[in-house]
Amino acid sequence: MPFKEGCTIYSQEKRNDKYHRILEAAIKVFAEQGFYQSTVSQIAREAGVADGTIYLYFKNKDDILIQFFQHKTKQVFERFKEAVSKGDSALEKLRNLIRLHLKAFQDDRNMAVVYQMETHQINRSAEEQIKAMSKMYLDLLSEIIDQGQEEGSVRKDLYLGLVKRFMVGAIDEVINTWLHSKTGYDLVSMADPLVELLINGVGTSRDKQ
Amino acid sequence: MPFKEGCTIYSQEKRNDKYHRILEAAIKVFAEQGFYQSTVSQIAREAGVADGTIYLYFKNKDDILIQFFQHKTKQVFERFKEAVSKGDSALEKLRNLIRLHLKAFQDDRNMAVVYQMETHQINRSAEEQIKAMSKMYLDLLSEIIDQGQEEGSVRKDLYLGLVKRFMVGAIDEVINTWLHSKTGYDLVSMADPLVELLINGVGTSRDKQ
Amino acid sequence: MPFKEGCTIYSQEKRNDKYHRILEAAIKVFAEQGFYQSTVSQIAREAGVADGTIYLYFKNKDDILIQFFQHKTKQVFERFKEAVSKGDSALEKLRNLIRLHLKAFQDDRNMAVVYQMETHQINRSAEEQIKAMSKMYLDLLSEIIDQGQEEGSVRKDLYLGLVKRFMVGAIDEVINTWLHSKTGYDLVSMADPLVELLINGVGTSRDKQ
Amino acid sequence: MPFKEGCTIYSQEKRNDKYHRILEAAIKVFAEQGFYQSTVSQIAREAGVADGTIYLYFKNKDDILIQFFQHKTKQVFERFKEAVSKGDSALEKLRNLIRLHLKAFQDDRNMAVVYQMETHQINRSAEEQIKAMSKMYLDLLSEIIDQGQEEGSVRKDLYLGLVKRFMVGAIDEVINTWLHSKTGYDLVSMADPLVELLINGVGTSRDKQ
DNA sequence: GATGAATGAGAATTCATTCAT
DNA sequence: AATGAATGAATTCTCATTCAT
Repeated sequence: MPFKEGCTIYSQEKRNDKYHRILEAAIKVFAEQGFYQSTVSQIAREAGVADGTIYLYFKNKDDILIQFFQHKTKQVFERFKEAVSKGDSALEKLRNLIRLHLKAFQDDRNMAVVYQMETHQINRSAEEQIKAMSKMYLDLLSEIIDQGQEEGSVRKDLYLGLVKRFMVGAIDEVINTWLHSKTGYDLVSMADPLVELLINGVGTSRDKQ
Repeated sequence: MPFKEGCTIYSQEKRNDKYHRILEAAIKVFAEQGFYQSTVSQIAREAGVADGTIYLYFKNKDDILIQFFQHKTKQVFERFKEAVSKGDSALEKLRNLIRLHLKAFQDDRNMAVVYQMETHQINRSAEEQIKAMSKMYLDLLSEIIDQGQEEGSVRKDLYLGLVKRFMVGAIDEVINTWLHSKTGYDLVSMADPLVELLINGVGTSRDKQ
Repeated sequence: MPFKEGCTIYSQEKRNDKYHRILEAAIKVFAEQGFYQSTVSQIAREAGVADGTIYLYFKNKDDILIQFFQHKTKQVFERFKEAVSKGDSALEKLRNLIRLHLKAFQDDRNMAVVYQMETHQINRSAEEQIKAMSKMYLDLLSEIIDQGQEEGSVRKDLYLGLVKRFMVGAIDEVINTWLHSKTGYDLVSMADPLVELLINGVGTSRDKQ
Repeated sequence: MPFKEGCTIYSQEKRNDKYHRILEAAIKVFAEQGFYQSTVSQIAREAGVADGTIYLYFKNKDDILIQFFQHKTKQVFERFKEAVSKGDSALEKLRNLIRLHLKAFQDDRNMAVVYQMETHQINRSAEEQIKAMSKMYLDLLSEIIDQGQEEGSVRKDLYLGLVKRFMVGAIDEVINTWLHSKTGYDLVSMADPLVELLINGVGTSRDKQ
């Protein structure tokens, strides 16, 4: 439609603005109550819009979750990619990844809660998007492990599928514990000790069993 | 109610029977659809009882989940305790624990699904019970790590809270991946490689960073 | 389930009862407000049941209309069939049909209204059922005309499809006018003059144009 | 508004144009989906205007239907009047009327659908307008019958109210059948046989019963 | 005049829970 | 104890209408 450019940008921005306001509100409400216990009305109230407005920006309630993974989470994961690329050694890359991961999740607790909750559901409406995110993360780990093996800093006798899960799980649980704890300790400070554990394990001897 | 030792009289047994039938049916339905998407009617149909009958054995829908953690899961975890006690060294104990954990969850997939789903929720109705289970598991790990440190097989420079999460998370994620995979590979075969990773980490050198 | 027979019959009857109560209530409400302007709540209130109860007997709002044509209307049309079979000559059959038709619709005004309204809609949810009713009626007319032609009381130079429509339309409109009139004149008294018109037309001469 | 004769100034024409575009679009959408299943947005999209624009030309959704009968249908009926006046004998007048009626409805199927649907509703928002149309049509028939009776071509022993309904109904149903048929046969070709039926009836003998 | 984003009342439908039998 | 019909609160979503731009 024949709008002046400045106008278009303006209305685009406004539109964008409301989209994000609703998305953030939804994430907050989901984080507080869980997806199924949250109502569209609560999200609308939190976002300061009418119930019907939600449906101008999202197809339905499920779609909000889908957009969360498709846009918001994706953005964060893109930053993970970047952080990894900035490391030189595999170790550095891993450390960058985990530091940023913990930092990003600490900085946006609502996102963290929703991410952790939904990725552990079955029958997920955002299945596809979650699978994509998961793959992206696992690919980052693959890259790091590969490089580590080339460098000689990572063992070659590893079952890669398992190793990646082992890492993902450890990181996830550290976040999960932080989310469920009352005391708001510093999550990021867990990054280096965690990396160290992933690299060296808990044992004293290198003898393979 | 279902664990009274002397409950051998007829009506008790029958009662017991129906209680378990409903509980198992519920777990199956929850595993297939998730807690909030499951209806009491579906559970009743699966259990072969009337809707109203459910309320003779459970206070409400939430209570079914609570009982799941309070009775069913607890039973399984008691077996974990036993398995740990049967090991001599810390390593053996850890291996026993993880082997049994993976085996128990592989043998009862529905239980596994519900357990994994619900422990990652917030606003959980079974919060208290889950916390108790979690504590029980972490205590087992504490015991193992303590012994390992005494034996000298486990490093002493560890932040215990983190180490336990690191272990729990790794185990959980291995299970989670199995649950989400289409191919029904053997979960138990992951036990030993996983233990090895937990002990030795992925790195080649023992030099602490 | 093991009920005594008397019991089953009783509960069946009660069930049946409520089904019919809701159906009649719905027809009344539809007749007063039209299908789309009627709400399920209004129907429930009229039937003296809770909103949710409707859904124990009908799949959804559309289904009420479908059942109306599938059961209620069908019953009436079966009586038409009977009335026709009781006539000897074609003329008598036609007269029986139209008399009963007008009588049945006069006796159940709500049914008449809903029938007339819905059969003239497009995109009808009860399309299939309406088609079936329509066919049943047209078949009755076919039978009558056939017999009349054999008897020699009905002209042989007729386009049957048109003739049937001509009859149906005339009958329908007589009913329609009665429905829209304020004065509650006797609809049945229109039957014989209408039959006479259908047979003889409005013209004075038999000369074909 | 759309019928001011001198409305040739630019803005008037443009206005006129948009009014008709919306009206035609609405009729199309109503014909496809029925009045209550059509949304204002659909009409706007079909007309190529914004939702809000509709309300510059019509008071509300109901008003579109009212205008349809008040303007569009009326125009067509005026042409019926004209056609009738061009006939000499009653028979010719009737034939002219029915020929044009079928032709006009065949030429504008959407109009035909909406007309047939809405005239058979109760609780019609366009009640008043439909009544006026109906009266206009019945008056035409009255005129024809009167003349026919004077000429001697129409029987004098007729209940006029009934005769008119009989005619209207027959015509309506012929149109209705055409509308619901898949095969697009020629509706106009039904005109003469229909007139013949109305005049002579289906019977072989003139003996009054 | 024209737009279309925003509104919010209102509708259909679901489902945990109760309770008369 | 067992049943399952009935309830009605609660939820999602739609859409006619308005109004600031």
